[in-house]
Amino acid sequence: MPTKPWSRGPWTVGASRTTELYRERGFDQTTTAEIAARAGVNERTFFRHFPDKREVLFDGQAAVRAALVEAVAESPDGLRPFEILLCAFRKAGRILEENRPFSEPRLEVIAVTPALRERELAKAASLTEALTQALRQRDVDDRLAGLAAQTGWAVFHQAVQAWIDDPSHSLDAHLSRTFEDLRTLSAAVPSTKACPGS
Amino acid sequence: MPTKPWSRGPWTVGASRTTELYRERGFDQTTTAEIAARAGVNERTFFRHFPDKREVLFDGQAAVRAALVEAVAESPDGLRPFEILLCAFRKAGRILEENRPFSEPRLEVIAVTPALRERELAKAASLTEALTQALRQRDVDDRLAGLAAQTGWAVFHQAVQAWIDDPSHSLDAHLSRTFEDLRTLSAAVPSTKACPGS
DNA sequence: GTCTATACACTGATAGAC
DNA sequence: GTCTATCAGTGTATAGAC
Repeated sequence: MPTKPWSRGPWTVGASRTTELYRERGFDQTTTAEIAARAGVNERTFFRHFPDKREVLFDGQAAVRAALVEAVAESPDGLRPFEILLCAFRKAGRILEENRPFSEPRLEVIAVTPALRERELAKAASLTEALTQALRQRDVDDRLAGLAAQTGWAVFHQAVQAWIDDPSHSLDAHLSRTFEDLRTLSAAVPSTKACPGS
Repeated sequence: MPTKPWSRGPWTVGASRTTELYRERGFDQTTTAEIAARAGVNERTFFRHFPDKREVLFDGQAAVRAALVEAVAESPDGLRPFEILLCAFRKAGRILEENRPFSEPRLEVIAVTPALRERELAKAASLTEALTQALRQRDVDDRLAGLAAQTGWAVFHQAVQAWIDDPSHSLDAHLSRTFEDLRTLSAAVPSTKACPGS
């Protein structure tokens, strides 16, 4: 519980109050003046802590990112790329589960606001790049690292969605099943012969 | 060659002139006043045709999107998800190859401009959603459709990157190899046992 | 399609409080 | 030296009347 409302970190007073505002009036209808007013600081001060209106909601992502990269870096030797990633995703999933009460309203606002969805996608892209680098340092082949990070992230994303829709199973269970789905999909290497008009 | 400089479409005069501007001064340093001036229209007129500065560069995407969705819709019965997608990607790839001289400067600006990369990611996300729907209508299982679209898109993206870096092989060849890579990656379903600290 | 406002996100400079 | 407030400004995007 930080004393200064805008000190950085996942769940600061300022950040959660801003989330409230976005949910009340909608992101587009919320002015930076209102944000600053509700947090009790000057408008200019707001921009000293965040580069723009959107970034407030993504402050907490740093923890997830750090957990993922660290997990990859510390994974045991000899594991295959998807095995490394599964461990990392399970670790990150634990953070999500612990902070569900805070995460849910946040995800709700993002889901209905195009500008925030754009930012979320950008964060994800940056994260998969970091994962790619981390995998390379675990001696994963250069060419495979990027593909593994991107498709692995797609699996994670899909699993989280499924977990939100159906919390009766654990996130871990959803993760395992989604990886299994991917194996099924790619088991049959697509043949090019049947394409029409080629 | 449209008569009206701002009529919509992939490679209009206005759009390519705007691309020039972004490359000369950089996206952030280019004002909407300059864009309008170079195209010989009023600033207000610019915003009548495009919702914002970024959208100019993504006007041509509609063609690729349409080609992809159409290819999925018209794919022969009995194909598996990744087979359907490979055919669609090959078709879309042909558009890329044909318009390479126009596409390259465009991709260059996007690559170095965070704001434009965000928009590109948003477009991609919308496209994979469309692919998901199209796959569902080809009787692909609901759960698998989203995963196939997202991971398939990752393969496509990866293959296009490889093709830009190494044009000595065809895009089709890169596509096949990348799908093969994915099969290798997911052949070993990740086991959870070896994760440290769980 | 144009012109004239206008709201609001965001920036730079400067100076004061702790 | 670090954090903050105030002021004045730029540029994107929108709305209304023509």
